[in-house]
Amino acid sequence: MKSETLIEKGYRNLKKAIISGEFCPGQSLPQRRIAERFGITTITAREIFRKLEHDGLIEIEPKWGVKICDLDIAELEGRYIVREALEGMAARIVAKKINSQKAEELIKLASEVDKKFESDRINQVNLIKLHYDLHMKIAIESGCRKLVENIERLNLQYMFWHNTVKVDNSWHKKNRNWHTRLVKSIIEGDPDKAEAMMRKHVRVGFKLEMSEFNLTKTSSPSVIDGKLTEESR
Amino acid sequence: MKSETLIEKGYRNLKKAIISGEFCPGQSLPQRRIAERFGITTITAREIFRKLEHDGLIEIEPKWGVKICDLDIAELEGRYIVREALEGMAARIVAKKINSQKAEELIKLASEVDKKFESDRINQVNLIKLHYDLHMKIAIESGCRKLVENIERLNLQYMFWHNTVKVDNSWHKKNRNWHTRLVKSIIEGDPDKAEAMMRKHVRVGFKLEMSEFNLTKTSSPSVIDGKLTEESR
DNA sequence: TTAGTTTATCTGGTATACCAGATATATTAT
DNA sequence: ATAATATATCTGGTATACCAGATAAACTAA
Repeated sequence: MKSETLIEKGYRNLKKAIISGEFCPGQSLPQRRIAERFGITTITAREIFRKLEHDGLIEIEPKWGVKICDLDIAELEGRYIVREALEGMAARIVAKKINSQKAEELIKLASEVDKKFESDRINQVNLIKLHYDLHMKIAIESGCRKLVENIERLNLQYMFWHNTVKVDNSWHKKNRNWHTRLVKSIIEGDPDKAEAMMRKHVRVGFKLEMSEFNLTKTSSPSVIDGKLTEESR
Repeated sequence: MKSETLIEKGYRNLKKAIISGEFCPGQSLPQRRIAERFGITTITAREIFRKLEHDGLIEIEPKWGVKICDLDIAELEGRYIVREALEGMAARIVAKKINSQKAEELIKLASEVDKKFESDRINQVNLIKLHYDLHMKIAIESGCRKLVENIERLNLQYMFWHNTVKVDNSWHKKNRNWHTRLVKSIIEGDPDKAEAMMRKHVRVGFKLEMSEFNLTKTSSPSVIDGKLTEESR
């Protein structure tokens, strides 16, 4: 049981705060302010920033500072393209090595997700977490650590984006049992089909999110340019 | 013309040193020693380490220190799987938007690579650089920044690995005009075929490297466990 | 009043110093 | 000689302090 370093602890906390949507996209994160808030010093904050940059949640510009990622359409699409490639590959690998027990676990999780999407329009947090769990379980079953790491990053970025920009997921209702169908195609054991299905899943998700995005983005801009001028708390 | 920060400069230099094979896989990089060598302080060295960790060239273990990545077969295969997925996706996108001018540039570069592989068995550095340029040009033509970033990282990791573990590329002779054929399949404009070809290119490359790896790895182990005990310079 | 200039106050970047833990070395007791 | 203990010396982690540049505020001169 080794003690956690200040960097790791602060990283956990700030990461959670960012993903949960506490900061606006584009918002500036002065190192002294962050240090003060978490009871650490600037040097510790700087190392935390480096880790969050790796996660694709903030951007560090030398001689300028740190700001929460503010994704334009092109950037967001780029991340979805990477996600499509990697999650597709994960689905392919899982399809090749699936067994009946894992298949059952996946089906169970997928049906939970689909059920939540139909019933629960209030508690978005639980739903998003469950959806994240499903995608991560598929990734993990691939057995490829690098795939898991990358896919986790991309899904956390999605959660962050979802918590800062969008709020509505009603378009899911048009795709009943979407995730169950996805998982079924994986556990059938045909790698090509599994990969194609996962790719489609990611791609269609992006397009639907986009149409949603265009609506909410214009009605309530949450972007702040330049440095923060007033207190954030 | 803005001045470069010490972190950026040191990052460039240390990155180049690592990729060029100056350090052994598994070798420890004490922050004070690195700081002394580059004429910086430990705090600057630590930030450089964070960036190199992001590049997949070193590993930072809290409370322990930094060491050059020492990839076992499973880890190496994982990176190749990611590379296969991403470069395959890049080839797909390029195939969809290729024009005659870009096609000509790609063919020219590919033929240079193939020619080098046949003729030049002395100057490996130039060859590897040219091979890197080809893969990067394909990635860049995809127009997707995230793909470019990830593919660049993976190819630099490959160069690092190549410069530290392997030395011989003679197996390329068995695949005459390999890269030219790859590029041709891309510029034909069939996305499915382009992606399949690029995937095969990466996958076969990995397997051939592996058989080579097994030979050289056993005959000359270059791994150092634990901390560095004697001077490195 | 307004334009120009100085001054105060932010920001990130970085050197110094010190702490705590781990490891190796020396020393002492048996 | 060997085992146990103490000590010196590594290591990474982190707080403090200060510098330089950029920006904003205030003041002065027209």
